Amino acid sequence: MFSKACEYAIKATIYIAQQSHQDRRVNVKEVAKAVDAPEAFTAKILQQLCRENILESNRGKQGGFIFQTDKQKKIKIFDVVTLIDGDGLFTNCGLGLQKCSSENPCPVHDDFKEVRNGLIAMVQKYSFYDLAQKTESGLAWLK
Amino acid sequence: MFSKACEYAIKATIYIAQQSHQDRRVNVKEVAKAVDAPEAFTAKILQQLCRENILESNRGKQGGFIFQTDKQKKIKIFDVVTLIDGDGLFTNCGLGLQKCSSENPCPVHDDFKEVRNGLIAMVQKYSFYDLAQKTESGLAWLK
DNA sequence: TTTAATTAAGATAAATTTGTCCGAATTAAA
DNA sequence: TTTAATTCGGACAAATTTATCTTAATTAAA
Repeated sequence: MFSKACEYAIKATIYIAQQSHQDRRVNVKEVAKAVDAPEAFTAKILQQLCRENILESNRGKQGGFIFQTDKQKKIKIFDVVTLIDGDGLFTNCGLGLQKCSSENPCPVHDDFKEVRNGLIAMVQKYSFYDLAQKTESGLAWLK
Repeated sequence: MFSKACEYAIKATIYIAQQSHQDRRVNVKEVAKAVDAPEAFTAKILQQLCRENILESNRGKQGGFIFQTDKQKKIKIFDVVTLIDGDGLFTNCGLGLQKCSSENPCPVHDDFKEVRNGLIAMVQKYSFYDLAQKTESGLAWLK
């Protein structure tokens, strides 16, 4: 469904959101451990999330990553998926037809659309603030 | 969602089902053209579908692939996806947690489960016989 | 019997995704 | 001011997926 990079991105973003609630900057090593992801690869992904202004980073001693609370409330899984994997999952034909539409539908067009709408609803349902709270309060886990 | 190989497999299988309704064996070249897939890659995929007893093949002049009608009625997209991509899409955690469950849920556990159930329902809804008929009657297209 | 058309199987290649390594830049603290 | 901890950026490497090529086996038709 999502790429590995995207899975790591979502979990890492939730973890950083959570730590930011306590004003803790966290470094790559800690994030990677917390979400059970390879460290160097995680570093690359966090870089990307910073470049796209989702997270903020600080170099040097006591540096690390933070996720501003006001941004946490606006940003959803949808945004991270789109950023890392592109929007293909939300827009492409389920069978890969180049020009699939109601005029030229693939054999599962309508049913697939329904599934996809469910998926889109899911990734737009929760903000990272919500997800971090859920995790903080022990209702969900990142590994 | 599905791998390229899986998309090609589904479309090819529908096409062959359709032609089998008229007792026509079809060769790789024709199948690949009909579903807009690379020929040699399609050949590999059809081989796999034969090995797993979904399709039947005959070598030599006038050879090609067929999909027995009684099998068409039993086999669904689900079976082809499972065969080509494995069952990860239907069973793995959406965020990649190794041991995601209601006791140790990821932050989107319940919502993801719902989406996934919709997906499973979709791939189990139609048999290849149904899909071929839909395509034959001009209600759907393979490219 | 020969030939042409076909699939089977294995090797190879290209592209993409996943993952690592290293040196440079930055920054807080000692 | 020096040092240690950190991110950044680029190059590299490994694994997987996508795709091709080549040779052998098979088979119907000429």
